[in-house]
Amino acid sequence: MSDTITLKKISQLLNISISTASRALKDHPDISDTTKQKVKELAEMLEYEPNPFAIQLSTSHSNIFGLIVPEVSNLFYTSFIDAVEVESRKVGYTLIILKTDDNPEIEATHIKYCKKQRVAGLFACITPNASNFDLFQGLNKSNIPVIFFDRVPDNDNCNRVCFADETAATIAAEAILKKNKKKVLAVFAEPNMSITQKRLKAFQKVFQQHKKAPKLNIYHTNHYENTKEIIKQQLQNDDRPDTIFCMTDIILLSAMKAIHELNLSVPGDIAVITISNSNFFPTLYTPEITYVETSGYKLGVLALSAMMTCVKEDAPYQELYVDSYLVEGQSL
Amino acid sequence: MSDTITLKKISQLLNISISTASRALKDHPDISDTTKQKVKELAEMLEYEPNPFAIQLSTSHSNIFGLIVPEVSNLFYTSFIDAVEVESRKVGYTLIILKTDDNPEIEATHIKYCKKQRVAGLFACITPNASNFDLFQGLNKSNIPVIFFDRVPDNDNCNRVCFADETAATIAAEAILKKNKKKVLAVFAEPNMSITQKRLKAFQKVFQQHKKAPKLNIYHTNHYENTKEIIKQQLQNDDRPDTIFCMTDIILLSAMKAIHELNLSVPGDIAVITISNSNFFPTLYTPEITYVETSGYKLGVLALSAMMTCVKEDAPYQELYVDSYLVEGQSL
DNA sequence: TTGAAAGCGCTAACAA
DNA sequence: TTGTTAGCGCTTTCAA
Repeated sequence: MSDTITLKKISQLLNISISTASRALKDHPDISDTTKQKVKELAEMLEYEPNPFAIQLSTSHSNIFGLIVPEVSNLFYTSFIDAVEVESRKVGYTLIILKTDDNPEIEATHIKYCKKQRVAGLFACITPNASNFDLFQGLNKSNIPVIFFDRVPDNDNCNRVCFADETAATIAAEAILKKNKKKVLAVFAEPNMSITQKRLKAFQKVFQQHKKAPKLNIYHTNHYENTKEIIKQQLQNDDRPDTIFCMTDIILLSAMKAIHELNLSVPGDIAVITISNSNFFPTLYTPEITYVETSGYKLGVLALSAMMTCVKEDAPYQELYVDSYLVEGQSL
Repeated sequence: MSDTITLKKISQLLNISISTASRALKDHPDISDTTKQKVKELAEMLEYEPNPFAIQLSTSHSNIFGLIVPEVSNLFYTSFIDAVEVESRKVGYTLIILKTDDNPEIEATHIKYCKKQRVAGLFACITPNASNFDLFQGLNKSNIPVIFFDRVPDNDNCNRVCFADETAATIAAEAILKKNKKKVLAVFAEPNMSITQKRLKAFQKVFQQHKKAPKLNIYHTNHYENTKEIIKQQLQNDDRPDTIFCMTDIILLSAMKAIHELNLSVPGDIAVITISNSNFFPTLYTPEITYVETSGYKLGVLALSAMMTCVKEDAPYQELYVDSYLVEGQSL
């Protein structure tokens, strides 16, 4: 392309060397002010844009972050992506987004891909049956920092940002206790995920420490349809629960569908509380659902700041938490 | 990095020249099968990964597409992104996703950024008050093809993929007519958007051409809360509609909220039909909502295929459409 | 304060 | 069938 402006062209026009031009453009102290001025002016005029590939090749340092995520059609992940994207651009990085569909094989492909692309860093939410921790660790060896978010490995030697899951579950449990309920149905996600375990444990603990705690029924679920049916069944018992706790938005959707199909009223027949990643789903219903918010956006901001410390210096492994808080609807 | 495997290293180990190694790896016909084998085996063993920056620098051809989108926390755009991402990877490209928040200034920044990054092509959904068409055209001059999607310029000299909006509205209207309804409330989005105008026109046309068409009330809306209130008011009339048509998912959500708050049953008290970008929202309710699907995913697939023809050859400007179809729930 | 030159890892025209 | 060479656009060390 004869129409691309390069350092070479600029230096020829100005009758100086390429390296001088290069230095001038980045305010190198060695260069005289007059030269700097000349170069900068011409560059401006010609709309010079440094070729990022050349920079990356010679510095062997890219300005691309990888982001591995289970899905992109999910408000939680999109708000996380949103945050990371915005914050990354602020510091001059761009994002490549890879989606796993929770398939460990696809995840493995993505990890390799990021390595191949020499990304400057990687954000990852691992698949539930993650067999790829070694691959992730391999990146660390290539000097590619990895920040795990949301679903993180159960392992100490890695960077993790997640919700204070104990807190979210604790807040929800305490909110329920305050209302003097008799029988609670608590629906959690897959039992083998660490997030589930933490939330479950914290939730149970609150109930155990309370003297007159309501009766507690716990269910685990992993499939949308299945969830609705389980809940429906529970709600049809003679001895049916008066309160339902949902660990996630998706579970909430199933629960509400079950409730509607049985024509139960909220909170009269059944009270509802959920942990949610945004106000979107809880406010979809009438009355609006009481929820503990765990914001994907905040998590994203935190993840990026963790990444930047990794990129800048040789930091020890970090474990960071985002707090959550109760938002009251009229469903409890 | 002494631990990065390069062509140079491979060739040294094998005592051949770099170019021979390079050719062997890409099955160049000039190279003997024995050499090819040797090189490939060693490359495999060493887990050689070609450096993409070097390739891009020497071929001056990147494998990155840019994607400019109003927001990422929106199921329509995410399913579009989803499709483009998956399809792109299949053909060896990656995506950089840029979000405008419908702000023309941010859009301008993004366009420049894509140019600077030398993307191989750009997908763009323009901001409503787009003043940046010239900037987009500038990319064409740099040999960067642009595919506009969803919200596209009113201009002939550009590539466009969008929905056959007339069709979607027509299908919905015809579905309503079939059911012999008496009074229809049709809720459309902002009247100044071209998509609204097209859908409205098509919708009305069907009603006008039908002899015994139901009475038709049309409303425009642009704010969530506002929408719910308008609908609620309509549904409380003595002469209340027996059918409600929603132009978008967001309108559907408001409508359903209104219906629930008034304790009306679907379709007994009020029948519901919507145009929707995915099955997500229509299936959230019981009974499931009948909808005309305009799939973001399909649009993405189409956009990528349009892009690939642009990338491969000097194609004339294309204008492509995705069809829509009726998905029957039990709400009509 | 500036320039020359080597090198990042790869491609491709040309030579052998 | 293979090797040599120049070059992509930039950074950076060393020398002037």
